[in-house]
Amino acid sequence: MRLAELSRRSGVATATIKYYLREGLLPPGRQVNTTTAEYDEEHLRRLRLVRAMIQVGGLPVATVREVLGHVDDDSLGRSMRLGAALWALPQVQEPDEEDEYVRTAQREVAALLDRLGWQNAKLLATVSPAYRSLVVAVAAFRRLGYAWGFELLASYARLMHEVARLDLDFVETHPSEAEKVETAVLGAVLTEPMLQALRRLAQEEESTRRYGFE
Amino acid sequence: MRLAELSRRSGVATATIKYYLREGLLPPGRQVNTTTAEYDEEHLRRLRLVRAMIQVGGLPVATVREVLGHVDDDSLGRSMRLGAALWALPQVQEPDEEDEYVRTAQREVAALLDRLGWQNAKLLATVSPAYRSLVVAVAAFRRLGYAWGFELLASYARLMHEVARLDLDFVETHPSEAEKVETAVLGAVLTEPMLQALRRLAQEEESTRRYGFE
DNA sequence: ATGCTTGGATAGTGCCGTTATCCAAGGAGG
DNA sequence: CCTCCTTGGATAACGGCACTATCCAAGCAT
Repeated sequence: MRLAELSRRSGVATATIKYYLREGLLPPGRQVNTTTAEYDEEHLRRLRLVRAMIQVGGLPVATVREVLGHVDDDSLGRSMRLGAALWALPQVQEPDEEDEYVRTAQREVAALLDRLGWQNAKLLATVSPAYRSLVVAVAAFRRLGYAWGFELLASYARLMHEVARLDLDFVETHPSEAEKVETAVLGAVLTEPMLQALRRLAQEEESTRRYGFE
Repeated sequence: MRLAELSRRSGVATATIKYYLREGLLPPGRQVNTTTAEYDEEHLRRLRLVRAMIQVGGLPVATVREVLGHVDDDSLGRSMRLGAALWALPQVQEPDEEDEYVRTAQREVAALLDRLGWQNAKLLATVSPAYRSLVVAVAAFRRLGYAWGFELLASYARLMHEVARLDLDFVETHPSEAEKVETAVLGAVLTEPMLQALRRLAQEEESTRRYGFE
């Protein structure tokens, strides 16, 4: 399959595919001669994956490259590869340690992990981007003067733990080792907008149940 | 309070504040004379809200303007105002009705709403952006060849319904009517990254519980 | 009066994802 | 063999977005 066909079957413009090749999101095709390169089904699959991450998941190109780099890294074992790929995701803004709201949020999150008994997460706290994201989000809330109780945060966390269990159960149903990492990453990226949509729908449903349509 | 002070107290550069004023994210100050405008605490609060939506929530400026327009729209009742504001959020890409995956996803989502008994959501389906987002996300998954079972989707939906109940409970604890709309919108925007972070943390916790650190 | 500050208008910057333009080298048809 | 079309690769251009810097005239303080 040549570039033109890859473009036709994927619905992505040739110029864009060339761009992805340049950016290293797509491995180069098998060079037949100076002016011809041959692509296969694996390229098509990878291209669709890239598009999904960018369009549906909204990830920037640089992040996609990084994530795929981890997914393809054969020097790591599966669980490390998965962890590395997931950690590349979040596009974190570093929390400002000077900010008093940030420091308060850090204490609050630490207390939360204790309460929930998430011992492993606590060990990972200093390095995990998810931990930092959480701190930033909590701090933003506090900065705006919203003081929801600790219990609310814990309730959200418990629900998301349920979600995470579903996530991992699903990954386990996938037989191939190679696919598992990809599945997990894709799951993390694509299910986020899905969960968000489900939440909004549920809000609409619950809101009309409580207050009607007026 | 003048522009310079507003900038100092919010940590936002004056040039940026001017930009927000121009874009209509911030109401103009009280014009004292040709070269002086006076801002108050309400401006500061609004500015912080805008910043949180943009920085933490990651919303584009145009969306923020639209959302705030609905929040401020006195011609609507509370619940309509809230609904309008929430519907302005999602930055939806329209699903392509021609695409077979999209049509399959539509049937699947409809079946899901039936199964869950979300009758109200079903009525809103044709107009709700959340519904369309969900269809797009499900279609993207199917297009990549992932065929998770219907039950998994339903489980996620039930969990997000729990989340939505927490969301609305929290809004109800807020006394002021005026604040309720703002709280709900802010909640929708700011808790999204928070939930996302909680989910990733939970994944890390659950993953190390199941597979250890290797 | 004079020098500094203010708000407003306008233009410029940097980044990012994408797309258009060129070009030389093949390959296909006569 | 010659011509014409297509190919892939390099490079430049584009459009959108969130800011940011520059000017400017009008006030205020000293």
